[in-house]
Formats: sequence, structure tokens, C-alpha cells
Amino acid sequence: MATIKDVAKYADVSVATVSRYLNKKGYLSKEAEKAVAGAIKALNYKPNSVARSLYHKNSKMIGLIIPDISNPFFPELARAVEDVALTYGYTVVTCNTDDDVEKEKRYIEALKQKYVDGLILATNELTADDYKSYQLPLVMLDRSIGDEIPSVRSDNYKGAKQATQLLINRGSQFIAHIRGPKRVQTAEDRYYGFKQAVEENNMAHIVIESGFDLESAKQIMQKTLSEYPMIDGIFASSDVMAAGAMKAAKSLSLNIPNDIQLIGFDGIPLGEMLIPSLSTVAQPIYKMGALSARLLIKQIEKQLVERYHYNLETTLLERETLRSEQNE
Amino acid sequence: MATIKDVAKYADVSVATVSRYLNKKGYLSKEAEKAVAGAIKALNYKPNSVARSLYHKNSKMIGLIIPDISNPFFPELARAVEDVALTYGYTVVTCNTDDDVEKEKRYIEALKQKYVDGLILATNELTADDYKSYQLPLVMLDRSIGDEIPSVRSDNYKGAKQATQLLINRGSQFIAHIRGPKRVQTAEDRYYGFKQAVEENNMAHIVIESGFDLESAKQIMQKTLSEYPMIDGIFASSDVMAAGAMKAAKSLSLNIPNDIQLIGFDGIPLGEMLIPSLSTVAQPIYKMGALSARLLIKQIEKQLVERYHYNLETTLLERETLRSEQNE
DNA sequence: CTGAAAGCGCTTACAG
DNA sequence: CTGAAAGCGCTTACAG
Repeated sequence: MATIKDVAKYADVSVATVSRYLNKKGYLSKEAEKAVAGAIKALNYKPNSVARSLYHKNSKMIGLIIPDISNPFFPELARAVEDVALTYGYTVVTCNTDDDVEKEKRYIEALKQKYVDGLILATNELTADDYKSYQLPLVMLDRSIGDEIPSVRSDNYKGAKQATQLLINRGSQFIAHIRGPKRVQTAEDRYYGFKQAVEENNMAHIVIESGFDLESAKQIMQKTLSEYPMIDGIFASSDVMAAGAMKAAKSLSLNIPNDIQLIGFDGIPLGEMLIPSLSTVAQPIYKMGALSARLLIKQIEKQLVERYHYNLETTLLERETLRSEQNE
Repeated sequence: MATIKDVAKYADVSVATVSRYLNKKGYLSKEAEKAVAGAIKALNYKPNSVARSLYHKNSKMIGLIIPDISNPFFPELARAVEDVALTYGYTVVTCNTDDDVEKEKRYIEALKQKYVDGLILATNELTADDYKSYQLPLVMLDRSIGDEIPSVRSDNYKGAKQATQLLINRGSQFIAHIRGPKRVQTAEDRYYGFKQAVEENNMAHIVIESGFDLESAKQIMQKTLSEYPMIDGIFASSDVMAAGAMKAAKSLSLNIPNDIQLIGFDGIPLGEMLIPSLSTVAQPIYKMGALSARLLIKQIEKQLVERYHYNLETTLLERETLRSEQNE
């Protein structure tokens, strides 16, 4: 690979001149400009990013810290972050932490040693103080943690409340909420939205807790449906959990939506693939990813950040796991 | 952040000595060792990866080039690559090319400027010559391209043949194969496997082509099932396409597996979430990712690579879209 | 066993 | 408008 020295020699100027040309900084005579341009072309010269990094103490890389890319919520998010990053000339390094604090810390250390310019965090483990100690531009995705670190979330509370209300409007009389783990903020918010709606309507209900995976949701839902045959509506805290609930209902020969109406949360592609297709509270996943990337880059580039916290609207997607309006 | 100079000053030795300590190279007196260790601890010193990169012309980063992380085949692959990379101290940069040659080239250029150590390619666009011109350690994932570049694939031909044979054994009389685009090597291989099986059995069949997405598969399958009501078995070139076929059958009130048996390809988590759960030819996705990462790292570290080309076994997963053995 | 020096490929004050 | 020089934070021959 050609270096700036090779270009300078070829163009018969100094490396400083080549550098000025590259960065469009400082004065350059027309001749010098032409000579350098020619040399760059002739040698197929590309500036070395590592050398630039060393000088500038930046890397044009951002880190995306997520629990697990295999969880179907994250690929679209990751995709959005990458698309925006590419637009602004950044590269993204995705790190799967499996919700392991030590792993997360190690990853962040490694990234700092590489001069990453900033971090998007979609994990739940560290505290605001930990994060501040990194002295890096940051964005929290899907959670917030104090006022100082910008955050992008969707309105989990409101979406959950709407979903529950819809179940009620469509005639469910006894609603089960299968919620996610207590330590996960979004699971909490959704639970409170559910709670608000059932209480406002004085609705019979039950809340059960499960992991976010299909199998746990299926198991616990099977048990719950057997014990509480009066359940005729389910609000699941994620689409994958909803798929588990569908399996559970099927195994008990319960028909969806006739015997039980079902609504999930997230709006991942899976929902459409199910039969019946899954009604859900769709989060603007791509938008969340894109927005957090933009927020991060603004901070990195020291531009004005007008707003620090985003609570994005969700969309109710009525599909086949809900009875039609006529039945209201 | 502390630098090697700070450490040297603190320990009252030269930076060369600190460097020797860091790299466990060359002789070091016990005292020097102790002093340096103390200084590193006291200053919480971490070596700067960028400076190291500049000297060594490497980066401990590998690039993973895929069409689109949103395609459910890729997250698990990406996850495996990252897990193995982490083990060996590498960071992975995932790049989505959308099967766009220019985008792929730009990504690779950008990675080279950052001194990436090697590339895992799961894309279909460039030629062996393009790749060789990059002068980087390479592994082809899910395709192969000449003998010189190592490759990791699963045995698409054999898996497809087995799937088709299974459909036949279970009593299907007229089998449709919904295949992927011609330009995709895996789609071709699966098609040939299908072809071989139907020909060996003298089985009535039809082949239709579709994109790998749900919607195209559904549309074209709807049309095909209407035109060919005698179809009683479908082999889909991917699980997502199979989900589309399920939707199509459902829309025509056809029962799976009673009216039509169905088998997909890939073994992504989606298959289990469907109702009925999808029978499929499971690729060892995680293993493919892990193996390609190991192969790449071996090349990077100039270790002996015993084998260049891997054709991994698939596993037939019999689930609910196939009739039970009694019906054979 | 240890340090001074050169070099990896850039950028940017500084002097001219 | 342009070049020589110092510096970003490391590593490694080389000399002692």
C-alpha cells in the first residue's frame, strides 16, 4: 500500500502538502493540487485510518452494546445503527454481552483502547456512574438511566395500556399478562401499563412472570391456562413470548382468537409469519436504532443536541389474534 | 489515559523496558519487572491498541461481510463469529451489503484502511480475483469460490435430496419446490438435490422460483397451489419461504400436514415458533460461523490450516408439518 | 539486562 | 503557498 510519503515523492512536494490536500486545509497552489491529485490517482493511495486515529485520538468507530444479536429484537436495531453510521462515515462494532457485567466491561475497555468515538448501549447492567467513568459520548437505547445520558425508547407504558384496553374492548373478560423479568425496565413499564388498564376497567386479571424466550413462556402459559380456564385474553410482554403463548393455547386445544385473544409487544417480523398472524404493539425499531445513532454522532461531533430523551410512539397492529370489531 | 511514557517515568525505567514487560519479550530483571508491574497498576495503564496497530500493521479486528443482519439466518452466524473472535482476542466488524457490489467494495476498502486482519464473506457478489486483489486472509461462508479461498458450507445438495425423499416416503405424490434466485449458489445446490430425488423416484413435481422473503413466497405459492391443486408436498428452499407457503396454504384452507406436507431449509428459530412447527433441514449455523472464524484466525496467525473446504452435514428435523411414520 | 533512537503513517503548528 | 520538525503511543533492532 502506498503511503503519504510515496505520494509526496511522486508529486514532488512535501508530505505536509499532501496532507493539506487530503484534509482540504490551509492554502494550496493550483499546481501543487494537480500534482498531488495525479500522484494519488497513479498510486491508488488511500490514507491510513490507523495513523489518523493515533494522531486524532478517535477512530470513526462506534460501539453497539447489546445482550444478544440472536434475540430477534436486535437485528433490525443493529441494522438501523449501521445504516446511519455508514452515512456519516462511521463503522460500528457490535458486542454481545449476554447481560454479563464483566463481559460488558471488558468489551468497553477493549473499545476504548481502540479509541472508539462513542457507545450505544442497549443493555441493562451497568450504572450511570460506571458509564460516566468511561468519559465517552453515550446513548442509552431501550432504557434510560438518569437525565444526563441521552436515551431513546418507545412508550412502553402507553403501548401496553392500549393493548390491554383493546383486549377489553374486544370482549376479553379475564386477562393474563405474561411479563418479563423484574430487573428489565421495559418489562416493568409494560406491566404498569397493563395494570393501569385493568384497574381502570375493573377487569379480572392475573400476572405471571417469564423469561423472554419462547420455551419459558410456553411452559408457564400452559400451566397457567390449565389452572385458570377462564382466561380469555393474553397480553404478552414480547412477540416471542406471545408465540410461546400461542403454542400453549394450541397444546390445550384452545382456539385463538375465538377462545382467547392475544396481543404481543415489539412488532418483529416473526409476528406476521405466525398463523394466525400476531396482533402486537409495534415499536418503531428501525427508527429507534437510527435515532440513537444520530444522537450519538451529534455528540461525537460536538453538534447541538436539541433533545436528550426520546419516548417514541408505538403502533397498535391489529392482526388475526384479535376478534374483529363487530364483536365489540 | 496513561501512556507507556507515564508508566516508564513512574517505574523509573525506559519505555523500552515497559514494552518488554508488556510483550514478555527480551530479558527483564526481577526488580524492573516489579517496578513496571506496580506502575501499571498504580496508573491503571492499558496499552493503546491504535499505536500497536500502526506499528504491526494489524488491528486484531476481523470483518464479517453479510447481505443483511435482519435476515434471520445471519444473527446466529454473526453471534458464532463474534464468540470465537472474542476467545482469540479479536473484535468483529459486521457489514451489511444488501448484495450491492459497490457497497461491499467500499466496506472492504474502509476495513483495509483500518488494517483489518481478515474477512469472512457470506456474500455472493465479488469474484475470486476481486478477493485476491485485497491480499487479506479470507474465508467464504455459505458459498465457495475456487479452490484457493477456504470455505465453510453445509451440504445443501444432500440435505435437499433427503428432505425431498422424506416427503416422498411420507406419501406425497406431487411435490412443489419453491426455490431461491438462480444467482444464489445455495439455492442452486438445493434445487439440484431436489431434482435428483424426484427423478430417482419418478415423482411428479413442479419448480417455482421466488425471492427469499416471506411475502414473495406466499404470493407465488398461493398462485401455484390454486393452479395445481394436486400439490401435496412442498420443499421450500428456506424456512422463511416455508412460512410463506404455510400462509398460502392456510389462505386456501388447505391443511398442513394432512393436505400438504411441508419441509423447509435452514433450521432458524422461527421454525419452532410456527404452528404447526416446521419440519426442516437444519444447517449447523452456529458451527458454520464458529468454524469460519477459527479458519480465518488460523490463517491470520499463520498456523497450519489442515483443511480448506468444509461441507458440513445437515440434520433433518421432523416436526409437525410432516405426517407421522405410520402413514408411510 | 537496559536505554536511546528510529520508525509505523499521519497531522499540524511554526517559520519562512 | 510550502517544507522541516515534532508528536500521536507504541515496538524493536542495536549498542552497551
